[in-house]
Amino acid sequence: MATRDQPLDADGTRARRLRLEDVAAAIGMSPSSVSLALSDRPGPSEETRRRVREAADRLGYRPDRTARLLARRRTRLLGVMLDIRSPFHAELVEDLHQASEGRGYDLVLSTVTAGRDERRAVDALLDFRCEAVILLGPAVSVSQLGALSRQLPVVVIGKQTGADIDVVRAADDLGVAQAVDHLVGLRHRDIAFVDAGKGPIASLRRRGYRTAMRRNGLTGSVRVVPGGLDERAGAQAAHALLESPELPTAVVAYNDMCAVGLQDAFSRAGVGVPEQVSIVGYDNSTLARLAHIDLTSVDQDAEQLAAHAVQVAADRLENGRGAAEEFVLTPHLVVRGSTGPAATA
Amino acid sequence: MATRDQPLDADGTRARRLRLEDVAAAIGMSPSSVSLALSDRPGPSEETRRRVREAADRLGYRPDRTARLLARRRTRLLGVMLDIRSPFHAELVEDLHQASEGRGYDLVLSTVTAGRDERRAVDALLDFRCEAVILLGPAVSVSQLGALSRQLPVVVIGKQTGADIDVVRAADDLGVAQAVDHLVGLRHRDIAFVDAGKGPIASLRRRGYRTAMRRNGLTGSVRVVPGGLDERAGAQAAHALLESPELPTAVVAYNDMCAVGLQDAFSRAGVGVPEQVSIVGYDNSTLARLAHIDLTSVDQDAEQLAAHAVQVAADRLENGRGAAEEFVLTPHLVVRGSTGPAATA
DNA sequence: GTGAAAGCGCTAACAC
DNA sequence: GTGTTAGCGCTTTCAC
Repeated sequence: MATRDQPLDADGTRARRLRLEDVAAAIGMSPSSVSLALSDRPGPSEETRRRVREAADRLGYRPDRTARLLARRRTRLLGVMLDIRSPFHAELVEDLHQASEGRGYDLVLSTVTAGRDERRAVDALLDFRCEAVILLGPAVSVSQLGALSRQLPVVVIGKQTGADIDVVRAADDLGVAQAVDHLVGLRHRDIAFVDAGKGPIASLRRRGYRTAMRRNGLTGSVRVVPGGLDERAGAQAAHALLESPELPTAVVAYNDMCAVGLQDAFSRAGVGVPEQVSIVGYDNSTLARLAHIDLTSVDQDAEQLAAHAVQVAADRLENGRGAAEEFVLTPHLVVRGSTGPAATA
Repeated sequence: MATRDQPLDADGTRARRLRLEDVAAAIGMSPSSVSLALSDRPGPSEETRRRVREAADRLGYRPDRTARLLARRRTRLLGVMLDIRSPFHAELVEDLHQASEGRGYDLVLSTVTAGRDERRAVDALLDFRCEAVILLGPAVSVSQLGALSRQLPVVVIGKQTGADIDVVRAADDLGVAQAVDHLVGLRHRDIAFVDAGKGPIASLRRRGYRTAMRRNGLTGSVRVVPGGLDERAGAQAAHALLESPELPTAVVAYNDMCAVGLQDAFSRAGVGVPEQVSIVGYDNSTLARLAHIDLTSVDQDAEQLAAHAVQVAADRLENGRGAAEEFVLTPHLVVRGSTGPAATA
């Protein structure tokens, strides 16, 4: 917080904001010299710099970003569109802050909510004169993405887009494969997968499951159960499994919510987790980390995703256009208490 | 998304941004007339307005907010400091968007994270030239709050501050009282409260519990168990209760996380919820709403908190200063499956 | 090494 | 009803 007191005028109104000119006047220099000194650019002597810094500090001067942006060609602002309800996005934003800071960019956040669709969220970013936008798991159409990317660099985090746009995402198929391999290592053979329909992410995860099962010589045990994104769907899948002729010894769920639903439904049915059934989630969300849920889960490595996204955006800004690229990072499994050795039948 | 294609120049670089002047030139008017027409202010004739709008649309003109803000006295920007990891803050932000839109203000979001303390978050808001800031559950010192409020109107949502600053919060004591009354209505008499130390919020909730118990003639059954903010703390409290001579028939927890910890520890110990022990949480967070958690919880009414906060900020901005006020809203209980009739001993 | 002057794109008085 | 002019606070040539 600007700890320096900004005194009120005698009449109780707030004092006028300090301008560059005021700082300059205070040390008998011209605004241009002060400007150069404050932005650490060549010109002013060491002695001048020192005096400028001292005066600016003493007076509590804060440059007016609005004016600065208007005068400069660049705003060094990166727009981030997110869903503020998503814990995963929250994590990404944290890491984006860190990454952008390192490269000298500031972030502007704009969230999608019930009454505020992606279009409006992005428009807000554009209004702030962001130089590039980073979209977290956008749902917009390919054509809209294309139109947007004609205005400024666009980086999508989290999913393939189908548009000619930079993408940074985790290899979901490999993530699921790690889950399967982990379970196989625990001597599980009867491993089911709880699905979430036909989205691009779901397809990728399902494919990863099938491939990993085949690679482990378990093609005969492949079992894909319809599920969904939330715990209700997970609970339904659990009931379907409970009613099937034979319970699998392990289940890989589409995501953590779904896994929690499974976990709960099994517990209520008296099926021990992980004693009778091991469960793996996906996202390594805060939910998975709750001590009493304690879910083994696949982590997408938000930190790396964020770092890459900023890197790509900055590169586009600094080195110009080029063919769109896709960066696919390898996720890693976080083992917790929901998985254990297969019950020796 | 600005659907209009912003064509690239022949050399592949992006086209220069359109200025007000370009729109004016297109219809042979002066920039000032166009400016007035676009901001819907008196002056231009109806016919002129129409032509201006048409031309602006056709050309895909977007006013440069940076320049606008510099020229105008006002930015109409409200800064919001939040913790992006908090589901409650997420809800507030949604509602703040809605409320501010209604009053013609835009929001700038700035989150506190591990590597970004409150000071930096607020500084970022100041840099954007917000006219007022709304702080969600800030932890800053009274003196810092005071210094900040000398620069611009400050509204705090969620807790008393001790500083001379506008506060909008829920009546935590009444919230807990509702929980107790609900339990009493279910014939519970032995109702414990799981605490969270000495913060201002914790004190208020604890006091609400004590008062409500007394009012219901249950002073003799008052039992305050040390707990905390997370589910680990809740689990510990549960173990303490399990080891006590007699288990209460109901427990009011400091918050939802804590309640979930209790819930889980009881389940694991074979104590049925709500058959043997009813549990009430606080916050009505998404966690409480999960079907398998299904926690009765106190809702702080984020929508009203948000609406009030924006109202207060706008009033300060539009009608000037005055004595700081505290708005205390009444929360309400959301009954779910974690509470039921007291077991008839 | 430093200062003067011309903008950045917009709004707001004031003149017509 | 419309145009002209002068800034908003900063950066940035370009002289000195």
